[in-house]
Amino acid sequence: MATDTKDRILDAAEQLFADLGFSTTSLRDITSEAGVNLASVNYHFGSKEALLTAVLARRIAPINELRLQRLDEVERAAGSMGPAMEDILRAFIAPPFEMKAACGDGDRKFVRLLGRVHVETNEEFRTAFIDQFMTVFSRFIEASQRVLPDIEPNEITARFWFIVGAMAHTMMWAQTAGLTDTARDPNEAIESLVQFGAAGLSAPMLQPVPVRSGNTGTGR
Amino acid sequence: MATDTKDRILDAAEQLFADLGFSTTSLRDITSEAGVNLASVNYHFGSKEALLTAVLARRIAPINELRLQRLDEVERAAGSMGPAMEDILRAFIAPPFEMKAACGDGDRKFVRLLGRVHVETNEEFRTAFIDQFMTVFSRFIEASQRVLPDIEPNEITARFWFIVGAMAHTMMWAQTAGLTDTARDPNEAIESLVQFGAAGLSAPMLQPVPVRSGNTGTGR
DNA sequence: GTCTATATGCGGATAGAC
DNA sequence: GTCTATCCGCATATAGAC
Repeated sequence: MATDTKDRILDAAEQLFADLGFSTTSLRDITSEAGVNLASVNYHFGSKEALLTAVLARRIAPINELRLQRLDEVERAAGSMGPAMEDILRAFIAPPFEMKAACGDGDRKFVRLLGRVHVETNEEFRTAFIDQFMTVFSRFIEASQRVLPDIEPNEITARFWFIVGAMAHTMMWAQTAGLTDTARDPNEAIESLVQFGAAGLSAPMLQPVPVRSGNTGTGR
Repeated sequence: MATDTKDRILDAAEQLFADLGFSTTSLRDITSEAGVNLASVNYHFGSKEALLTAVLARRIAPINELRLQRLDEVERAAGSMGPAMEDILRAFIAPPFEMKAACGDGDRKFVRLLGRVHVETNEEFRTAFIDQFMTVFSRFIEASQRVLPDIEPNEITARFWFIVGAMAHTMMWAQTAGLTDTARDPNEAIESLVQFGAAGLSAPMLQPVPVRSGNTGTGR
């Protein structure tokens, strides 16, 4: 547990935002959980929204840096023949799941907050978060396009977006009892996502088929 | 536009909950949008939470019924040789996207609310929603297991959960400019998800590999 | 059924003593 | 830097006239 006030607030806010969401969590919740005075939040951070930004910034920058660094490694190691789609995906997916190991004592609660952020549409979250995410996202789209030249670029973007959704959903619900295997090894979750995503991204393009019940036009 | 108070409230609440989220939207927002009196919400529904339940109930039951009905059709049409995975998935994915057509004048805003509900962890949402969803979910897992006997049951569940996440994410962001192709034909989105999901679900099982940067153990 | 007026509480934020 | 006390607005919900 952190010892100084600022970190105690950050830790408590991270946990509560992850569990309850941003607007549902009050500053009083946070300060009582952290064992600090109510006024200290505004003293140290200025506002509730600024606190959220600080909570996110503490974790997100390292994650995105790690993603880009791993992507570089993967591409360099593969040389001219190009990397495997699985390795590109692993560079994208693994870092947030590895937060705990990567950040020392980083609370794994943050993983759920990250899942939540991927899904919140509030203006506050967007400005604090989406911009830098899109930079990383674009880099991975480019890398995927080189590996999958037969898939239309728009389709790759759509499919990669599906993977982001699957990842966010997994992080959101990973610790909810009764819905998923809570005791599951994080590495297994990563590998499942990687295999699933690589197969989905590589699926051959089809001619559009009419969408109606009972349709069997896709064949198999 | 609905003419009587109760429906006007439901429509406005549906739209605002979808755009802003449940806790962020006030009853004042809803009544002023609906052009009705503030007190009428409590008169007709009893509380804000009960209003949310009513908003969800109006759409969810038909969607889940349609899903199960289509799954039955697909399995019956396929006979003893079993249906294609794509057709099972389409039975699951298409109904929420088709809300507008299926419910007459149903507001397509609900699709975003549905995406949000899949992701909200609040107690209110869960009790109102998760239970009946899990029933449908289980039915589709069973059908998938019959089609994919080589994939471990736990893995099928995990992968189908990925698809739910991809679907929810897509619905959430479908109308957000700048992130996805907003003008995209819903049928195309459905087909992309179906092809992506079928390929991902069918991916062969691999031996676990150590997860580290630069890992190329997946081969290709 | 619909309105006005209001009860009651919690929210974020701040002033000012220490 | 930390605390107490408080401002002030907005939230849900309800009482009671019409």
